[in-house]
Amino acid sequence: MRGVDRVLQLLEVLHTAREPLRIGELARRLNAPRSTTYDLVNTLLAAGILETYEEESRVFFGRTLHFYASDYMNGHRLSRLARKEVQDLCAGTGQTSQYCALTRDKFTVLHMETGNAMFKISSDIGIALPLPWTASGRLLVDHMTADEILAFVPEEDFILPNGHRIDRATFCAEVAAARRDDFFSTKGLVDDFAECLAVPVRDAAGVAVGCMCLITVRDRDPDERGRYLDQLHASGERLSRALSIKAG
Amino acid sequence: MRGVDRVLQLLEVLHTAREPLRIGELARRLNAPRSTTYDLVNTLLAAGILETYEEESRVFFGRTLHFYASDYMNGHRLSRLARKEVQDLCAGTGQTSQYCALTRDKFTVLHMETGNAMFKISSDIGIALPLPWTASGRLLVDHMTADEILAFVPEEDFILPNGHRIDRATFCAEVAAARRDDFFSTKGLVDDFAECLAVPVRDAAGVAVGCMCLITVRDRDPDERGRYLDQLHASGERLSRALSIKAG
DNA sequence: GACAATTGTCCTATATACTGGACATATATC
DNA sequence: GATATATGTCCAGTATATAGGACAATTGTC
Repeated sequence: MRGVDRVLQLLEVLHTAREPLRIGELARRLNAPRSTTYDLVNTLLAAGILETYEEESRVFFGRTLHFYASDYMNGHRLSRLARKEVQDLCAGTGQTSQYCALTRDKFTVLHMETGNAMFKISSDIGIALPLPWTASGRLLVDHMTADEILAFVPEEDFILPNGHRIDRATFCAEVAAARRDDFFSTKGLVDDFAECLAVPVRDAAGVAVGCMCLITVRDRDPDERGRYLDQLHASGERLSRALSIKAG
Repeated sequence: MRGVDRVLQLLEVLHTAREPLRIGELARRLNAPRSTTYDLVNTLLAAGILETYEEESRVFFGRTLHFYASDYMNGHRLSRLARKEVQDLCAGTGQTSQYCALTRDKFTVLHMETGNAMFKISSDIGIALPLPWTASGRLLVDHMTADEILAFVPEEDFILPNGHRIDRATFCAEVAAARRDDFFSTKGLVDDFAECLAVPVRDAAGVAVGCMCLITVRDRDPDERGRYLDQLHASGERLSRALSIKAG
């Protein structure tokens, strides 16, 4: 197999593991010969793409990736604006705020600012989650027909972490509601005591390229929830406008 | 040439360019065959390591790198602590604050928070600069002997952006002073009107693994400068202590 | 202290990834 | 509209990168 593909696999394995791995373990998870793995890892270490951790015995992502990601943020206008909106929304509400988007057929958090409230964070930046698990998941596919949605979302993704299965027709109806309201919220999906509020960021064609989310405690005082919602909508609309200006 | 090495070169070329490039231009700068370049770029695009920019005609860093860098920050304790110190120092002083370290034989900024003052930022995250251009550059080599320093710093790095050449003996004397004072400052090196204050972050062996820096206007009110310095030193010492605890 | 499992390095043969060129389109220049 | 330059795709031969195993050194376990 090609070295480049092996490297890309290797990085994905580390991302999924979310912690430093020993090289032997890496080779096992990659189904790659140990000699090849050593060769590639040493090349990546020399480039700073990987670094050794914990007494040199394990490897994980390195400083060079931090540099490249900084370039990405400088060059990618929407991502930069979204990060600022997430920071401002968190500062304005004190609640955990996120910007999310599709990665292939999954939901991923791109930016997150953690608020005062102490939730167990179930989603981390870049971790792929099934679309039906999240409020944003409804908005992110709301440009598709019901058939397209069911073809797009893998069968097994309709099963929640708790084992309960979401009905496919129900999901499609929720997507339609999300499109109608430019908004969707879920209670107790990520966390029993959390409500997740999501609004879309739409491109000039009206497709939701991302979502602004706010995570707060369930059954909060309606006035306060209303204020949060206003700020959230304003945030999403600013980003949608910025996106259209760029396109137009 | 090996695909993996080509990919690493390709990423470095984009990092140096600091803007999206056309594929043809990429191939030229890499001295790589166009067919190979197309192949690699398409592979990297599919993986999200690269993305297309500006009407699909150019490529630059992609979202996946942002994810991996987020993993790096989660896993790398010192980098995470340093980022927080930079944020706090900037918040506490209102001045541009940085955490810097060696990358091979060059100076690089790892974290930066821009203050109120409007300097033209000459250094960006991950951009390699000659050590003699910076205050931190003195501290980062202060565990070396004069001979080691002169062997370590490339000849041409002693020439400043304005063309003036720094005397090598003077530089070594400045390094010695930096070691003695646990501090170094430069005036007008990056910017005519800026003073750069730097303190070391030392590991258990006393080697400066990084520097906290504060960039401020020259000839500032001595009291204010003194307050900045106190905060800067406190920051550096907290990081040094955190590093020793980890090691010890 | 013997045993087992892992780490890191080195080697050779062969499958294959890379090169270099040709080609059709597209885009810019005069 | 003719010329020049760039883009994106495809192909076949060969240089070479990868697989796979052997080896010594290290580490952990009972």
